[in-house]
Amino acid sequence: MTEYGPTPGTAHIVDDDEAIRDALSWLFKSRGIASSAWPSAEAFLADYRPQMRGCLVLDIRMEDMSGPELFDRLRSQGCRMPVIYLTGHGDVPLAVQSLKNGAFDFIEKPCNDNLLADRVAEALALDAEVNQRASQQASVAERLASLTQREREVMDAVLAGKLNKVIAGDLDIAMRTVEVHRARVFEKMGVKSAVELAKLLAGN
Amino acid sequence: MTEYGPTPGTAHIVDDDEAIRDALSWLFKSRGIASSAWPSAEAFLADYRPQMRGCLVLDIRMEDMSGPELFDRLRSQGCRMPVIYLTGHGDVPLAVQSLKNGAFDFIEKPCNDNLLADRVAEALALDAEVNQRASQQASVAERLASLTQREREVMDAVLAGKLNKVIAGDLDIAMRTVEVHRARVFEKMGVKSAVELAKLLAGN
DNA sequence: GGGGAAATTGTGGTTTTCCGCAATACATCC
DNA sequence: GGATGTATTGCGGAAAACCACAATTTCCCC
Repeated sequence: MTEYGPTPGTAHIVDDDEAIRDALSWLFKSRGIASSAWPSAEAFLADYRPQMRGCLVLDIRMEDMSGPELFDRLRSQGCRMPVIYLTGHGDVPLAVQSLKNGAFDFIEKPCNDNLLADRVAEALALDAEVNQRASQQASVAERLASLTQREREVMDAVLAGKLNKVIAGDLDIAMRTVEVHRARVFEKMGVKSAVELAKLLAGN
Repeated sequence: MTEYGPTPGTAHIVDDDEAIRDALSWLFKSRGIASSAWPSAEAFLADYRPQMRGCLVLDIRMEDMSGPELFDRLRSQGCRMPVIYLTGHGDVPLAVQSLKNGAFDFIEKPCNDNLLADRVAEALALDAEVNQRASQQASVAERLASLTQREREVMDAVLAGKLNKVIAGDLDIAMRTVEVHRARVFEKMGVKSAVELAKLLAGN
């Protein structure tokens, strides 16, 4: 029943209690949610790949590396998957701290099966959304990185609403040169106008 | 020591225990934080005004109306002030639910004075920021509301990057008319170009 | 030395944007 | 009826943006 790999939309279960892992796998499967399971934080970390998509269902207390420690390690590796803590030993400060650290939810065991499955489904949807947005932003960043310094200077001036002749004066170059850079910026950024460019960079 | 009114940056203490209110007032005062205190949720609600600025330091358990109930009431009245719950009777589900409902923090009594004062200071800073942003957005919304229907249609097309002659064709009007509406939109929105307009509406 | 990229510039022409000035038509309000 | 606001349109002229075609210079790499 264990699935492995960069499978989109997978609930990754990390718990040292095998009975819990099995029960959760079964629950998720009954809800049409793909899942994979790991017996320890170290095991998950060893297999972690940045392309993994989905969410984490994390126990708090585990031998050696704890849930929050794994969370911190993953975050420092750039992992943005939503994390749901599932624990039988929570207290208020720990719950509050976990949520303020960015956990998606903090649920005490035993818990309502439907509630948990619902929250996992929501976490998966959030991951899909975050991933899509990150993908777009990476594409924009890549195009921005392809600009030469001069092109970038002209782009900034264009985005500040300046006329070509003003930009030319500011940069001490010919207006024709401004036009050339401007056209190159639009081409590289894949837009047709300054408005489109402004909107693209606003993350719209 | 109680201060009252739409004073920017005030910590509003709501607790039915007078000793707590006094202690908190004293603590905040020693940290240069203005505060005001109310003995009940109802008392605060009766005095609430939308112009109030600052944050709330809320007890959870109070006679009649509870902290979370006050929270819900304030939110439904559009109040965006950050809320810090201060409680001696918290449990994990309550803490988690409160934070997921948008509370700024959830702190158990007794607590560290410095930590609480720090969090209140942070909450006040957040409120100032949120308030400033809301103010700007209200100004933009007001200007948007001043546009006639035709002006709005032309604005949407301009923001879509269309040429005046294309807009004219789409709306079945003369190009000169498009120019007139376009100029009116820029004037009402206080911008000089389509780029500025795009940026203004992106919330930049 | 040759090739490629980046920066720069000019010429001439086209398209698009901008706007003063003027006018008409319609609806609403006092 | 008069005033006001909105929508519309035309004319003529100016400014700004856009670009094909062409060219030169500099720097870096093989």
